Amino acid sequence: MLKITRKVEYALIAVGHLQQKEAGQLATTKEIAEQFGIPQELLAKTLQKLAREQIIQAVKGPAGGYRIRKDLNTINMTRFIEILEGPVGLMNCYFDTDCIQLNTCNIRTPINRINDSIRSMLDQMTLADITN
Amino acid sequence: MLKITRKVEYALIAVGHLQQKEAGQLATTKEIAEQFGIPQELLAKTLQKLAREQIIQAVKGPAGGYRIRKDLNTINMTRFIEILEGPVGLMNCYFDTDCIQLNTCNIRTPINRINDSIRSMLDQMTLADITN
DNA sequence: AGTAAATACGACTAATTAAGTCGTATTTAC
DNA sequence: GTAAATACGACTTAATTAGTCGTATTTACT
Repeated sequence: MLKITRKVEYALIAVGHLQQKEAGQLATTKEIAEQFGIPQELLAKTLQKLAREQIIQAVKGPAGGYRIRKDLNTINMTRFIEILEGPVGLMNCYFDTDCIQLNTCNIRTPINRINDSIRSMLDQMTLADITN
Repeated sequence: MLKITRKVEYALIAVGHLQQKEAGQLATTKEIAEQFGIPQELLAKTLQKLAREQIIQAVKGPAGGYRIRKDLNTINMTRFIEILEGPVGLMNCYFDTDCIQLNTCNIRTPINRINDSIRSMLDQMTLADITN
């Protein structure tokens, strides 16, 4: 419970690695996967998502790879996690409105308060904070 | 991701319900399960855990049930969640020390910082805050 | 032009975790 | 003695997460 998934974990490791590179230098999926011992295919799909969202830049072809695209200070953790995993919320009713128990549920409001606390914490935390 | 489980959800609902009762009054699993539309057996096991940890008090036999035992202000959410789900941590390496990637892992420290933030947030939140 | 090495991506399978059920025992008011 | 409650481990099912595979596309290099 309250765990982040491997996708996020791998993505953070990869971004941290990309950040170590000289400006403009590329790193390949293979390189990262081998260095950190993570499954290449899974990492690949993860990086593809980040590329689609313009967090990193993909270069195709041999001698291709990825590099950091945006200032990591501008990307907060809520955004980052939601790119990879979808909505961040303690319970689905934070997003869904079709819970059958809505009427009788006596804990919705307080749960939402916790949620907001966690989200705002993640909002204030940037990728740069994590990977530095 | 970052979800709490049904067990915790049901437990919160139940505690909230117990709190509504007049001091000393009992509520049965059946009553709570029916009122909130949750599976009785699952709720039962959940309440049993809370009873074992002295959060609530169980009374056996017909006309039995549960009542609140402790001042809800004295029970924080970290404790409550960990009674029901075990350790709260974003990643297992917060608790386990046998991760193969420990040496190469470049994100352990920052992840632990996030963890600590979440834990301390949950530490400062009591059951009374939630169920009131 | 051909090849090889990289990204892109959907479909599939496996593994893990969460959710729910069942059977049986124990306690106790009536 | 019976019925209604808690106690609890074992089991099954469902859902989610993790990982794999096949195939397409791009492009540097020869």
